[in-house]
Amino acid sequence: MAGSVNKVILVGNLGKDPESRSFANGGKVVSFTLATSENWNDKASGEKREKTEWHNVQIFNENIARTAEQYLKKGSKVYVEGKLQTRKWQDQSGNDKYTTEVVLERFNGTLVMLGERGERGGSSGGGGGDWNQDSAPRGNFGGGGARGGGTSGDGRPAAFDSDLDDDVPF
Amino acid sequence: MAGSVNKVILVGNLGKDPESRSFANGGKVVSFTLATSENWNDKASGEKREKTEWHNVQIFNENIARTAEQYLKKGSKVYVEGKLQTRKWQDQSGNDKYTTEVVLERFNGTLVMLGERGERGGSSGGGGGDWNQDSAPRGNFGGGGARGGGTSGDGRPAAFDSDLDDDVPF
Amino acid sequence: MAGSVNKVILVGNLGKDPESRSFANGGKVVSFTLATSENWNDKASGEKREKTEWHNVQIFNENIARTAEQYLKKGSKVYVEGKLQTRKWQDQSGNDKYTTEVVLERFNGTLVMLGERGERGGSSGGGGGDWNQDSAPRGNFGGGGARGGGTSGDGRPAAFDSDLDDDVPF
Amino acid sequence: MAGSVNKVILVGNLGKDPESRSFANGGKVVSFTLATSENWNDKASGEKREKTEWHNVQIFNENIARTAEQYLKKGSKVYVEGKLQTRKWQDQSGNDKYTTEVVLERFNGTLVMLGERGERGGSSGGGGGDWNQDSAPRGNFGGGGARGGGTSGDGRPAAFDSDLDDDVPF
DNA sequence: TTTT
DNA sequence: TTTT
Repeated sequence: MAGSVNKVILVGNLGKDPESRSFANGGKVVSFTLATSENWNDKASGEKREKTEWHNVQIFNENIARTAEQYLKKGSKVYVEGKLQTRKWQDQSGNDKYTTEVVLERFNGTLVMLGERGERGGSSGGGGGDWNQDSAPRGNFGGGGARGGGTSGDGRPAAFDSDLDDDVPF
Repeated sequence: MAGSVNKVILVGNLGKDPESRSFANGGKVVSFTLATSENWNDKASGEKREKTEWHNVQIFNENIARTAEQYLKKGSKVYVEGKLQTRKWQDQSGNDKYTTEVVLERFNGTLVMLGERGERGGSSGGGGGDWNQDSAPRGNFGGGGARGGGTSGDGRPAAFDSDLDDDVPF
Repeated sequence: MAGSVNKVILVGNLGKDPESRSFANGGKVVSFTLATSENWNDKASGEKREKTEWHNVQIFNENIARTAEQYLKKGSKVYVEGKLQTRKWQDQSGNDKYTTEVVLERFNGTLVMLGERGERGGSSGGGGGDWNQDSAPRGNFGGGGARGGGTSGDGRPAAFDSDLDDDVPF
Repeated sequence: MAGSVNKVILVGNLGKDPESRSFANGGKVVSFTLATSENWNDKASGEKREKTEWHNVQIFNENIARTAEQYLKKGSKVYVEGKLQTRKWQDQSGNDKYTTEVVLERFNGTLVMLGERGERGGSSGGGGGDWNQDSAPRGNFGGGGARGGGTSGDGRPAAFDSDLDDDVPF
C-alpha cells in the first residue's frame, strides 16, 4: 500500500546558473543547487552564526524545466516543491556513492520565482526582466496513481537516464 | 501578480460520508468536512483540554473525487493537500456570507488515505475493504500557469457552477 | 486522540500595513491581509485571467508579531506558515458570522520575509532597509502536546480575547 | 543570508524500531528509517510497479525523541516534519561520504502518529497500547532566529556530537 | 528495512 | 459531525 507522502518545500537562492542535460530519448533535466540558511546568536560567544545548507534540485517536468532555463540564474530566489529521492552511483574508483536530491518529476512539483534578480554577469540580454509573466513564473504539476488513464501522463516516477547515472552528480 | 503560493495541508478525520454534487455541464464536486484536533493540558486547572477545528473540503479533481466517493466515509483518516479559497454567497434573507474552503482543483491537490477504517454502518456492500488498491488510494494532481499548452489541462481555476453558488454551503 | 495536522503555507504580498491590537492581559495580536494570485490563459477567449485570493493572517506569537510590526508593510512579500482557524462572531444586527483565518499561535508558526520592498509612502524612516538582519527576518516557533512541561509554553491554543470577539474581523 | 525555508514533510512507515544514541553532554538523538512508496501502472507492460524511498530521520528534540522511543516501532505510520540536512563523514577507508537526513531539531519539527499499530514482536511490555495519550502522540516544536532571547531555546542548530560523527550513519 |  |  501507498498511503505515503514525500514532500520537500524550499525557499532559497540558486548557487549557480541552472544546467541542462538532454537524454537520448529526447527528455531533459534541468538542475541547480539551492542554498537555504539559518542564522542564530551563539549563546556562548554571543556571536552571530550562520549555517548554509545546499540542496541539489533536479527538474524533469518539461514546462518547469523550460521556465528554469529561461528565467533562473545564479542568485535567483525561488520557492521549490518536490520530492526527496536518493540515487546510487559509482565514482571513478568504483565506490558506491549516494546522492539525495529534490526532484520535480514529470507530473509533479512546483516552482515559483520570488522576484530577487540574479547576479548573472553577462548575456541574458535585456530579457530576464519580464519573467513575471503569467505563462512563466509559476509551475505546478502533479501526477499520481489515482489518475484514471487520461492522456495527461503515465505516472512513471522520474528517473535518471542510464547515461546520466554514470555521471558524478553534485 | 504571480510569485505566490497557496497551500493547505491537513491530516484529520471525516465528520460524515462524502457528498457528491453534479453540475449541469457534467462536472462534479465531492465534499466533506474534516476534523483536526489539538490537545493540551490547561496550566490553571490542570485539566486536559481539546479543541477541534472543522474544515470544509471541496474536491473538483475528477480522479480524486472518484476515489473519495468510493473509499472515504465518516471517520476515515486522510491527508489532504489543497488551496484556500473563500466563496461569497447569500443566505435566504439575502445577507452576504463568506465561506472558506480547502479546494482540490481540477488539476491540483492531493488526497492520501491513512488506513483508519471508517464506521459506516450500512450499505457500501462488500466493497470498502479493497480501497487499498494502487489505482485508488492516492490522488495527486497538479496544474499551473507554467504549463505550455499541452492537452493535459486548461489551467482554469476550479470554480463553483452557478447553480451551486445559490446553495447554502456548509 | 489527536493524530492530526492543520497547516497552511502561503507566499504572497501584504494588502496593507500590519495592524496591532492589544489585549487587556498584555497580549497582542498583529494582523494583515495577504494576497495570493493565480494566472491562467482562458481557453475560450484566449485572454489572460487572474484571480486573487485574500487571506486574513493573525499573529499571536510575540516575536513574530514584533518582526511583523517592524519590518512588514503594504506590498511586502512573505512566506507564512500557520494553522487554519474559523472564528464565530456577530455583526451589529446580531447575525452569526464566521471568519476563517491563518493563525500563528503563541508557540507555533513561521514568517519569512522575501525581500520585496513594500510601497509604504511615508514614515518608517531610513529604516525598513535593514530588515534582512539575522535577528529579524525569520520567525519560527512551535509548540505542541508532546512538550514535557518545561517553561517554554503552556500549550494553550491561541484565542481571541473576549473584547476582540466583539469586533468585525476582516 | 536569511529569507529561506527548509522543510520536509513525510508520511510513511518505520522500517525498524527507533534507535537511541546518547551524547557525552547528556543529549540524545533518536533515529529511524522511514519508507515512502509510489505506485503506478507501467504503461508498456501494464504491470503494477512500486518504488520505495527510504528516509533517514534524526530526532534531536527531547520531547519528540521521548515520544518516538516510547510509542514508535517497526511498521508504525507517522507524519514527520523536519528539515533537510547533509552530513559529511568518512568511512573506514577514509573516503568522504555524504548523508542527507531529515532532522527534527531541538526546537523545531513535528511528529504525529497515525494510528497504524506496529508489529513489534517482543518486549516493550504491556505498554505500546496507550500511546494515544494526549501528552504523547503529538510533538511540534519550533525555533528560529526571530526569537527575542527568552528562555525557551538557544536557537543553535542541531548538530551531531563529534563522537557520533565517527559512526557510519545509515 | 516499512506498508498494501 | 470525526478521532482518542
